[in-house]
Amino acid sequence: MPPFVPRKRVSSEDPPPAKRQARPDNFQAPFHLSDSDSDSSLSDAPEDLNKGNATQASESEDEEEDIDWEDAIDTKTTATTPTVAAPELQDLELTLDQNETHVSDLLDGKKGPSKIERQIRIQTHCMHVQCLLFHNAIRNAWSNDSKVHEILRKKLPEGIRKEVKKWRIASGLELPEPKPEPPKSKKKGKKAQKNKDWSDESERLEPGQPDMSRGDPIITLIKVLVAYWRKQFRITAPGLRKYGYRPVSALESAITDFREEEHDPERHGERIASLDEFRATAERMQGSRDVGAQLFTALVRALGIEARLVASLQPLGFGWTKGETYTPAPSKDTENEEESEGSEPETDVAENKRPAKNKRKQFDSDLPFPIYWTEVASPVTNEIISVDPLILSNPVAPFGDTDLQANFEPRGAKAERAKQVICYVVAHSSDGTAKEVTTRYLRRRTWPGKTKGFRMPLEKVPVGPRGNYIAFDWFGMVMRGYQRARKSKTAVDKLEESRDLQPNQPEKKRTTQTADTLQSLRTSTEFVLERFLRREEALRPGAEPVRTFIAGKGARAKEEPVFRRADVLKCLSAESWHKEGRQTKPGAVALKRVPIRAVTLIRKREVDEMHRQTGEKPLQGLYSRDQTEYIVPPPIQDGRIPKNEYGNIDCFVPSMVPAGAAHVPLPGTVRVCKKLGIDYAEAVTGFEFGSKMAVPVIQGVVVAAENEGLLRDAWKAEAAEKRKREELKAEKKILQTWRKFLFGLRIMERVRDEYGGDPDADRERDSHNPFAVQKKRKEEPDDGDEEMPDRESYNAIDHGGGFLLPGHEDDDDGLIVDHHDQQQGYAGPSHKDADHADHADGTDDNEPFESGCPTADSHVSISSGSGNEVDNGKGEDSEPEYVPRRTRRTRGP
DNA sequence: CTGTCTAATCCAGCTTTGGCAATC
DNA sequence: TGATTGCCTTTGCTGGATTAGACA
Repeated sequence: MPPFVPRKRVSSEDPPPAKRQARPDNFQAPFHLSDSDSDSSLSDAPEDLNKGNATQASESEDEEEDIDWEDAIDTKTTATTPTVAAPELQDLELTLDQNETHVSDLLDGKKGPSKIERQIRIQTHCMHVQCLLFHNAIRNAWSNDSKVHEILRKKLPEGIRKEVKKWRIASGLELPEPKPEPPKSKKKGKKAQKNKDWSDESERLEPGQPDMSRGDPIITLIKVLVAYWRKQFRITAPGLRKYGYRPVSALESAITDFREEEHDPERHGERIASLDEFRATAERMQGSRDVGAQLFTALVRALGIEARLVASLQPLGFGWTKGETYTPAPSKDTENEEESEGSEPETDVAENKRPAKNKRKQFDSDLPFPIYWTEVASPVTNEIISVDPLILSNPVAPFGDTDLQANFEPRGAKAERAKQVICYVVAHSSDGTAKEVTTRYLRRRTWPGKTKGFRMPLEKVPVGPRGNYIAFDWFGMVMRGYQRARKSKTAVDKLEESRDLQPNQPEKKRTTQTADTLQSLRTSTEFVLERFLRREEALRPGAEPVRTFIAGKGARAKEEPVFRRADVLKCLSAESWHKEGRQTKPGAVALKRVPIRAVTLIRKREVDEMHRQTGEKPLQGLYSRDQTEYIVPPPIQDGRIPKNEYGNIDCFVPSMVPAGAAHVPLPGTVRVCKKLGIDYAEAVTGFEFGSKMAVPVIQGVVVAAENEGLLRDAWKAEAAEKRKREELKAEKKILQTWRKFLFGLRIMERVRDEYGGDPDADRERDSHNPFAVQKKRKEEPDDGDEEMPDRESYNAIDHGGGFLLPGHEDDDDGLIVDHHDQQQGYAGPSHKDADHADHADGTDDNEPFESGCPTADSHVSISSGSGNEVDNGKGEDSEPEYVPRRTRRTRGP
């Protein structure tokens, strides 16, 4: 069962397109990043985004990504969204009242969330994720702003500038200056000096080479920058965080408060409304820890280093865990959580109004992990280095260092309390594109890891006839709007995608060696406990347990034998075997006895009666395949077909047709047999269930083999005759319709003659006369041409004389329907069963799949797909696909 | 942190031979 | 008048899979 379905899809619908990787060359990044655009304010940004989207939308076909983030902005587009328009997604009418049931109420009442509540959370989650993505894209664009860069660059003290220079030289990005500089490391200085002594040729080459003797020089620089940033940047506002779902009343008051009160960062969150304000925060070097990370990214970019703004989204979830339940943000003195709990955050605002003395760790000090950080790409190695400028004690995680990278993954009780999660980690590049980098930060890079329960899981979308699924990745689809085109992938992309972003396969636990647990045994494919056997499973007689397992502890400990899965047999009731053409061998003892499942009224009554008499639930035996054998009916004698108590013969599989008999699965054969006076029995090929009844499905008859040819010939003759009758009838009907039409026209003509009026005026009037308009429309198939068909020239059969006759399109005899996938599977004799091929050799073709149309030569072109086209086109001799008939019980003659 | 147990939901699959009225 | 056809309804229960949460 796919537990979380983001958007219901009709199963018949095509799976989401997997393409849309390649983007045209003129792809527009979601927004402008050019320096010239640096004056744009926030209000411009969405516009730019929408522009970008419009381009995308026109580029992509009508694909699912319409539900990208733009839907969150422009509701008009939703109408065109195919997924949203899926039939199952109807408007939900929600009545939310103040005393709305809250999560805790649900849990107290021991009632899980309903399907609709789940859907609401899923939709909320999806929307929130997209909003956050969009928000981050904007912040990323701001972090790319040249004025911000300038501000940050100007603030750099001399020491840092020198470090930058040192790095540039060490990375081979810049030639060392001829004279050794004092702040340079001795080594570099020496090297530079040395170079002077070298030949001209080597002098040119060597300085351009990076010096990797101490690892990537950029790491040193980053560490310096982080130290600088931690010293300089002051956290003066709360950042983003996950609060959980609030009761509607609380939500309402929070929204009202947000709208009507003067903006207070501590109550309403930090607000940076425009790029100008962002520049101001850069100038002041203060803001939330999130903005700190964004500005740090800007700083790194300002130094000419490729840097990505990474965001670990903290969206509202879709589950019902504690993590999704609203708890107010703890007050700044984190210790007093109780105090602030239940009260609105505003209560503790006043006392903390003034800037605190301890500069950092004041806001969000309960959040042990960053949600924004920076990924720096080394220009030398193309490796990505993760940098957290403010929070973590190990701020720099080099490429490939799984342990240090996993430090970014929220875990532990503190993170849980603060509702910090990892589900989607997205890195925004300076060119406006973004990519998902969650894998890098997962412990052991193993999915789903801690994302489980917080990230939309892959949705199984059925494809093909049955049992085939493809995985639909909702987030992947959302990210397609941000991703860099495949062909513009950089060396950095390629390197990380082949290494850091390659997920590890979760190692499979070998149950053979590790100690048994109830769970491991339950899921094991190798071993099984007797209590885990399914209803229709039984142990092979004489199966020996391979070991014992002790379940429970102490006094409740219980020893249970562990069996091999290989010793488990699939069992069926005698009736079920019968349906497969098998019967229990004489003397077979049921391997298992299970309660009877009665479906039909009659069986139910029987079971109830037995239950009343014995006081126990009646059981039925289940047998394994080994305990059964093919039902081999005795050969027929003297052309007489044996019949069961209902007067028909069971033909669930070909082998059930007795030797010397043949199954003719054609409709109406009963009448033909009667006419011919040959013995027959209606063939029951399966059952249909409905209205507490099992109704046999009858497909033709079983007759003696020697009568088969006779029957088929007679049937064909009869079918031809029937077809002819129908054609005549159709012709008659068509003529009648024409006649009526002609009369109508004549009447109209006469009315016009008698009551006058020129035709143009009539037409004028008609345009206001709905009846006339309607009539005109009806005439349109004839092009409104007044010319009457010639009685001789029109061909009633080919064109229906211009009229569609009732029954024309649903003519059973004419329509070829593919019934290959029908429940019964067996639609006629075949040579499938090698054991009993001799029983089936009375027929040499697969009648049910023959195509062709007895009535119409022109309008049916649907082929059965059987490939048997012997009679195709002739019409006269073809046998139609047999539509099995549900029938009532008919006592034998 | 892992495992066990319980409760709940959802879904797939098993189920095995009517009755009455209208029409031919 | 008897035979044939059409319509009714679209089961309904059970067990398995899965999830979540409490608790050890």
